[in-house]
Amino acid sequence: MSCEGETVALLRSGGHRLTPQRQRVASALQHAGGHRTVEELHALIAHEQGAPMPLSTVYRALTTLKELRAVSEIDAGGRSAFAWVDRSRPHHHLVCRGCGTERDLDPALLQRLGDAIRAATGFEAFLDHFAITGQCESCRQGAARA
Amino acid sequence: MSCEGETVALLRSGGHRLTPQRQRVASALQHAGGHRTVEELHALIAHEQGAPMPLSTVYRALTTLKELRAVSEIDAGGRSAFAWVDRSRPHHHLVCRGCGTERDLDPALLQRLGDAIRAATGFEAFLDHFAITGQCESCRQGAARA
DNA sequence: CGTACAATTGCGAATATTCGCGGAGGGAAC
DNA sequence: GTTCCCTCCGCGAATATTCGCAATTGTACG
Ligand SMILES: [Mn+2]
Ligand SMILES: [Mn+2]
Ligand SMILES: [Zn+2]
Ligand SMILES: [Zn+2]
Repeated sequence: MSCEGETVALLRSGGHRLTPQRQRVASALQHAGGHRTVEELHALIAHEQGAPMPLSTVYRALTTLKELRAVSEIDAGGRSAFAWVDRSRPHHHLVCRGCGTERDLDPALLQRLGDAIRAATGFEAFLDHFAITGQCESCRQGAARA
Repeated sequence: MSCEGETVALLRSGGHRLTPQRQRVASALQHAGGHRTVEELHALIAHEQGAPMPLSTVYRALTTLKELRAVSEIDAGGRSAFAWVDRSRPHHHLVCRGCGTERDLDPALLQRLGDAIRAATGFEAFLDHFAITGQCESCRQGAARA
């Protein structure tokens, strides 16, 4: 994956320094894909060759990358996880509180929300990657019967 | 405020036990209003007369009340806070990542999103109380100039 | 290329949150 | 009202996350 350039440009544009720690965290998350916990990223980085990195540095790198919208933090049910943000391809999750099943949500629906918010208030909502909790259809029917 | 009845009914309906700890946490949050941290609720409860309550019990009571949708957890910028949920009067926040200012969002916009999700997927999204981050109009203009 | 300075890291400690376990007590059944 | 069972609580320990500070190191400048 040729993603180093993207990370470099993002950090520079935000006025942040380009450090190997930030690059390694960004690279680990980009290459691992999906939703990753801090622990997972830390382990992935430890398995590489190179200096070990303390957990606190992973946390700090993720905080910086979140500020730049390069990374999103999501709370899908259990604990929080991080994902690399592809702004050109937003995606979102519907998580059922009853059975825990998860399905994706058409990003156009959230884009419409963002457009409505901007039209009504001038505020630009960052809707890159969301997890919306609720009740799936089958759990709802089960609850209605009871 | 006459809110004990509501809490009692909610706990009973969820098949949970009605304990004084849960009632005290619920009452503290209802009477304090707004967004409250665990620490704040713990302090409010400690200032009452009655047995002191360990912090872990406050956490557990809040977890239970969240499952029942009596309480919502929100992450408005800094750390997480809890609020009592009034399902008949949902409200949401727009938080600017640039300047930190916060304004309310017309709940009708999120209700439309919920309707669209239900129509498209059958999933009922719980959209009682959200904090959406982004960039306010003035910060956006400042960033565009730079 | 060498210097200067502020941003960032590593480390350990502080804080925040969750867990495991034995005992207490809510509530259903007589 | 009494009994019994299973959920829940109090406690302390484990885990997760943040913070303070001295040492390091990107980066702008000459
Ligand atoms: Mn995702
Ligand atoms: Mn609110
Ligand atoms: Zn379900
Ligand atoms: Zn702003």
